[in-house]
Amino acid sequence: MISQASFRTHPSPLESGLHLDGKRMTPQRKKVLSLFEEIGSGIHLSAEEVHSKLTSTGDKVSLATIYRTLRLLVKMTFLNELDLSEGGNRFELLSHDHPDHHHLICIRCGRTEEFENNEVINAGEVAAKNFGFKLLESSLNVRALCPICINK
Amino acid sequence: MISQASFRTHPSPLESGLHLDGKRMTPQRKKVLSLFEEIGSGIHLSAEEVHSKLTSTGDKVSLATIYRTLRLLVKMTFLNELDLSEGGNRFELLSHDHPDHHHLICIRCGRTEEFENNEVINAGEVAAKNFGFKLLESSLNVRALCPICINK
DNA sequence: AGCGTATTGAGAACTGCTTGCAACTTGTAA
DNA sequence: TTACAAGTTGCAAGCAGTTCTCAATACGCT
Repeated sequence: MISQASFRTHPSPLESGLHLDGKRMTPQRKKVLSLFEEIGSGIHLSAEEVHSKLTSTGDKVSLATIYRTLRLLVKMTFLNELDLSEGGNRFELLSHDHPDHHHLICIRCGRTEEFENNEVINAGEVAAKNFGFKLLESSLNVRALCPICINK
Repeated sequence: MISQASFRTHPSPLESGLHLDGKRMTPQRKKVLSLFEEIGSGIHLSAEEVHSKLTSTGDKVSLATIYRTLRLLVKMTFLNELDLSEGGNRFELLSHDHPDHHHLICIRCGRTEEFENNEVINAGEVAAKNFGFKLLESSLNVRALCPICINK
């Protein structure tokens, strides 16, 4: 039998983060985070999409667990939650080297593009400071029509 | 009997806007818009809040009509729709002298403050142009903790 | 290995919002 | 004025996304 403990593997950031808090590493949690790591940062999935991507590869995870896990991963700052309205929130891998990024959304077909702009980030920081708020996250959502949808 | 037509009142912008499009002026529509005009621009209400404010003063309007009317008023650019997530969208009077404004929201107690920043607006315009999108609206939402909620 | 407790799965429940339809209004044209 | 077509309302049912309940299961500490 191969023992997990026979050679000490580095605990992943997810695992150690969980343990710090009395929480546990589970296959479900690992799978959800891996999925986001595989597709890379900058791509957003809805809870439903995460669920169907995982179950389509034979894994069995319940939708309720997906929701719970997504919430957890957001709180642990592994994921970023976007609310582009129109049918559910979306989640993406939070890459800590990029700062917040912003979204350009076609309200008709849902196509979204990302961009970054330091002045926007800065504006959020200044506003928070002026009102004595502690900034958590800022998101600029630009609602627009993409080239294809303009003529519909 | 006092006749409505005995002296010609100026049709309101709402009324003429409606008529341009074959739509009709109804007491419900008037009440919803008046409510927003009374409380002034910069204050956001959820559909539920609009409903309870109207019904609490004795008026009878169904929630479904509130939703339909809010959507209509947004399309007619009398109102602005904000999606600050966390339990429903909110609406506010759109004052056309202000351009888009941005929101600083306490995610714990819901307190929201507004601010304006032309660079943010500009960033949205530039991004839309770069991707060939037609800009409709941009909104910067800064999620934060207000001074009171920071220590909770 | 054993045990306390966190976590999962399944489905019911909830929330915010939309829709279908019959009854009712509005605006217009006679 | 009146009459009538078309827009609008209210109600209740429906829907999508998300959360909750609780019994069964699995982590991980000792």
